[in-house]
Amino acid sequence: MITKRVPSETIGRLFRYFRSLSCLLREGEEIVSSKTLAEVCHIKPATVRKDLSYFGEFGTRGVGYDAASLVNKIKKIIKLDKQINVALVGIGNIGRALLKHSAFELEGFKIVMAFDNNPSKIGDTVGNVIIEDAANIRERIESSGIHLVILAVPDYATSKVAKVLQLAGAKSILSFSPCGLSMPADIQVTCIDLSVEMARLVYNSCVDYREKV
Amino acid sequence: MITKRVPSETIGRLFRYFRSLSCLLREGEEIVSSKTLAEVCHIKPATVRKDLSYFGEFGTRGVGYDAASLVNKIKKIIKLDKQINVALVGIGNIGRALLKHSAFELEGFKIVMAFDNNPSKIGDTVGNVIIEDAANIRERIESSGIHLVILAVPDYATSKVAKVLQLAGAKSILSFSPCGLSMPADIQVTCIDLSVEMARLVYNSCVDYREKV
DNA sequence: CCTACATTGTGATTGTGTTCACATTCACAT
DNA sequence: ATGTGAATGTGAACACAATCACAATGTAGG
Repeated sequence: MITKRVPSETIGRLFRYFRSLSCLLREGEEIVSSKTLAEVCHIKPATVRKDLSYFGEFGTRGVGYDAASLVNKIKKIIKLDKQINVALVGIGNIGRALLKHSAFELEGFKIVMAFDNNPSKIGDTVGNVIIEDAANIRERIESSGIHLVILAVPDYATSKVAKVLQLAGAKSILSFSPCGLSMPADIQVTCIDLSVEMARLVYNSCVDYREKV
Repeated sequence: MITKRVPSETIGRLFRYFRSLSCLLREGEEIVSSKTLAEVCHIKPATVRKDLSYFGEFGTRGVGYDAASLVNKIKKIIKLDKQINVALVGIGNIGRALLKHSAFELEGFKIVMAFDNNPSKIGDTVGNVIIEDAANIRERIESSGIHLVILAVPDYATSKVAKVLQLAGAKSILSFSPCGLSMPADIQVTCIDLSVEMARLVYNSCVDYREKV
């Protein structure tokens, strides 16, 4: 087994396949072709097949894919066959929004801990979790089986919290602050930077009178 | 002037340069080199130079870039020299978080309208804007100079709202729902899909024992 | 069993973005 | 005015991702 490199984009799409397949299953589809799946996801059939081919041969030529078994295979591949335990740091507006966003749980992600350093918030229950004191982050995360930490604290606090998370042995961080975190290579960091996305949109909508050559 | 294609990633980085430069300026730096800027942004100097080179020659060889003038040039390029007017649809948890996130304004984005269809919310003031009836989206957006619409409504409602926005002539949409929107080519759409990002992080942190060849 | 047809799986190709490496240019000291 | 050092700007090379196009392989029907 040669484990050729898998494009990182492929993983993102795999999740979207997983989501679409679950939906198709619910609607009673038993067999799906790469064409169908591609249409639902707004991409090309060849991309679907290539993506899946990195992990094996899941289809039947001339027929398509068995939806139920494919969805399970994908689940395994992207490690969503087990619940993913998430810790949330920072119960501001965004943090609260995340805690109340029940859809995550349906997709395999469960926020099992939440932290804030504001005494007036500690002890409160939001969604289904009790807000704990941020001072305990390290010991709490070290012990429990947390797969992923979401960082939703003010910009100025991110790097300090990130340091603590690193010490606590966190493996992945999803942050909502502009990505100034310089983390060691063995820790995965993704930043959601809305300003960057907005700037891109604005630029494109101004310029996309593209190359009328 | 040949308008060579500019990589879309470049635009995103341009915004980060803008941000970092503003910061360096505040700290009193007057001249920055591609090296400095690259360090701050955690990328390579060559990338910085290449990115800038798509738009002209802004530096002085042997010296570097004049921070103040570069920041202005970038501002113009990414159209942030004027305020960007943003409309927000959906005042749930995320919408509220965005309205209260004052940092956007510092970066040139201003949420000037907000809509919801819940009568109990209409008329309320959140942040600095009054929540309007979603029924008026079309006429309100058609008339005013909105550059960008943020869609923060429940998944099931997105495509319906998107249709309305399209009719209203919106040019760009930033959505928080998994991206099932198929929009005509002349409208820019970006989706923030946290589940996809989380899935990617989890996958990478499991697999990144990469190719120890 | 053989033919017609549908759809997969994939090597080859194209396209796009990043990085290298070096010639060019400027500031400054002598 | 000339040489030295520093940093830019960029064509070329590389790396990675998307797409094509077709051989391989299945089903179904006579």
